[in-house]
Amino acid sequence: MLDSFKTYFQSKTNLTDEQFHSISANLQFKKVEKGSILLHQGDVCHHSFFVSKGLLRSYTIDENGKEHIIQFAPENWIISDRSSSYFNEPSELFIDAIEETEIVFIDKNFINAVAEISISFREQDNTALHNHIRQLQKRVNLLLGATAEQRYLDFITIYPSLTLRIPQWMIASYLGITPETLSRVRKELAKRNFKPY
Amino acid sequence: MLDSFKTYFQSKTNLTDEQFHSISANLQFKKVEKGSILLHQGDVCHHSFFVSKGLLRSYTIDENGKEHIIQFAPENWIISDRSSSYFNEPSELFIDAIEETEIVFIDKNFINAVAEISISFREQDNTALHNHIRQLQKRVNLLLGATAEQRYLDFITIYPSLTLRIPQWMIASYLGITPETLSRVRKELAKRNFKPY
DNA sequence: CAGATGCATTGATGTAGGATAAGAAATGAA
DNA sequence: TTCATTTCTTATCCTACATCAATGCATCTG
Repeated sequence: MLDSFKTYFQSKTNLTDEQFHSISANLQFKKVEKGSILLHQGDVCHHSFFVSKGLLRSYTIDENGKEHIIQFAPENWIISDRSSSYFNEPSELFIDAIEETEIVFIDKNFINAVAEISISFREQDNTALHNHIRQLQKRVNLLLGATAEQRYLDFITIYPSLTLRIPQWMIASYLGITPETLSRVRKELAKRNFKPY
Repeated sequence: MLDSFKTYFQSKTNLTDEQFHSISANLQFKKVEKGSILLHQGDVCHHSFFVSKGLLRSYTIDENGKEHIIQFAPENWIISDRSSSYFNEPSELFIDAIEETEIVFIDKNFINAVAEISISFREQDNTALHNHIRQLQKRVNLLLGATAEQRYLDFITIYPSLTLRIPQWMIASYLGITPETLSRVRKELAKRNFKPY
């Protein structure tokens, strides 16, 4: 469980094995079952979650009780509510497990400790923030203009592996359409003999 | 022109007047007329634009020739394509002037020089990134679920002053609806005796 | 001043996608 | 295996919003 995290992490920093081991000494791990909720809307987010195996998602629930999926996090991804943890404010988001998943809990102490000793970590973190912005901006752009079909096509080209793992109703929720509409879009694509793989 | 920038800037850093003056020595200023384009889609973004007077906007143009407005920047705002300038990639965005506006051109040399000498600047920049993410995430959420009316109401509560300055068709473009629909939404609100101010 | 030009409104009509309901298929538990 | 639950599909109807087109106003401009 720690292994994949270590690999991931060392690729982003220039820490020696010794440094890594001393810092990671009090990291927490957990295997959670499908459906477990890791962050509740309204709570302040105190951790980032590194997925070493499995699949997490973040989502909101609006006034009408509808879910809107913000992000998926499969293996080797980190998911969190950066706004909440950075500003110490209650989160808008839920984070839960779509599959049984193995998680490394990364808290601020860990982050600060690493930032302290590794310049390249700080740079990587900055890069990650910029990537996040880029990805969100692209999504805003899609939501402003694209049809259901265009959004779905975009999704399966960006996340081909996820397309098979995630239930369709969740993909629909991510795209901002109903499961029924997604089903129709897929049918239409099949009719036009579209081959995703 | 430099004054408002200096005020803005010193509020975010702890630079002395001397430091500021030496660093800002080769900053560029420009007054541009309404409609001037500061960044073209496809070009790499080399500056951030500080608005000391007037109003800028960033937007994309999709395959069908439709504009989608990403952001507005009135007085004392900075606008830019951070992704493009950070990753040195061609920008998706146009940036142009909605009104005649006075701009301070902030280039990387300036940023680097300040980051070099001011910790609080680096912190502020990091905070700005997090704010940007928060704002984008909120917008994604609105676009995923809210009706035209809800989006408009959200807009006028967040940007009451802009509501009066920006032509309605631009607000519509920001909200992802047509000008006609916005006009009907406004009519409907008026009928229900809604008072924005 | 007359005629452009740009923006907002209004009306008529079209359509993508939502709501609802029901059945089929897949998954999973006993 | 069987029964139950969840997911996916299909069909019908409906609504929010788009599209198209006409008109009304301001503001420019020669």
